[in-house]
Amino acid sequence: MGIRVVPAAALNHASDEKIGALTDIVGFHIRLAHVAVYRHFTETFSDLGLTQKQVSVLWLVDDRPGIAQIDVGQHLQMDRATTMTIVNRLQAREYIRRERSEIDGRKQALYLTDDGRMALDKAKTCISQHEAWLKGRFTPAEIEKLVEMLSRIHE
Amino acid sequence: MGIRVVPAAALNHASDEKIGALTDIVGFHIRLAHVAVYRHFTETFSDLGLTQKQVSVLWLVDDRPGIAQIDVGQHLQMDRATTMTIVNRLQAREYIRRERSEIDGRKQALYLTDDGRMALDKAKTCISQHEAWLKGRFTPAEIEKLVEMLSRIHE
DNA sequence: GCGTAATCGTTAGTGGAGCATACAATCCCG
DNA sequence: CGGGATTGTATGCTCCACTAACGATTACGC
Repeated sequence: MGIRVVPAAALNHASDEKIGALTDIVGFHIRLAHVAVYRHFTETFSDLGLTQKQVSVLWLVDDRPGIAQIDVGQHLQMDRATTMTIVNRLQAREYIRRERSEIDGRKQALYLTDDGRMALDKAKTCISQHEAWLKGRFTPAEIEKLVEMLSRIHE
Repeated sequence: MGIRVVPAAALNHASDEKIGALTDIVGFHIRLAHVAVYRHFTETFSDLGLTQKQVSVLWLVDDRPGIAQIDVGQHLQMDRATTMTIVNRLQAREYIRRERSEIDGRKQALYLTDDGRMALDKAKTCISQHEAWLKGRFTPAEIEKLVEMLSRIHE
């Protein structure tokens, strides 16, 4: 995330040759794919009123009850402030409960409420539909390859 | 992925359709990859002060001078209102010029200013570095496959 | 132990982006 | 010519990401 050695190829590319079409840019396709997925997601979830991030947080807290906010952020690639706003929203809807950690007084331990668990259950069935829509484009082998390649990007 | 201390909850949502870990969700990986790319992008572009969207619009307008806003939005998967705000920002910085289309009075024809063209040139060299950072993870064949699969999602 | 550094949560502010709605101008077609 | 569709615009809302600061707590070095 900090300084990075730029391969010579990139410098050559930048100096002599013009970059071709916008569609040659890998990052461009990732963004478009994300937008398409995001759009379909919000359609599927229009009645639940939950976003990708919010569901991810619910899911994670359900998996690891008592997880601290900082760890939620780390798993979902968010900073502390962003995690705060999302947890705030979920707490306002009484899907999540905050408790001061007994082990480490700096941390908040997060737990799902019963409402939160019900919302997550509904969300998971919606996600099934959403994933089916997405996976329908690929063979199982392709899905595996895609996930593996995407993982290489986000480490 | 760690210890699961909630077999009860797990049994609950196992009832309809069994969804495993969050990391099994393809959409989840797409979002994480997008966040990682977005983050690196903004770092690379911190001094230029341009976002992905803004560069995409500049690029597109340069490729097709006189393009209408509605067509920009269509190519980049944005609605009219969103396109507006981005073009507004670029116009405020005098990177883009609006002209009423002579062919269709409803449309605005968009053109790059000289400043806009210089900014785009700078942006393209930055993108070279950014793409090198991204492509460094893959073989050429993998890149081709990745782009093809992502296109299946957003096309 | 004690003081300093690091960590975590919190608050406040900034900015980009997406969406819905409403309205005016313009075009197209019957 | 007139009604419906298209395009740009304005307004307002939500969400997400980041920064900077602060207090509380913990961890570390001596």
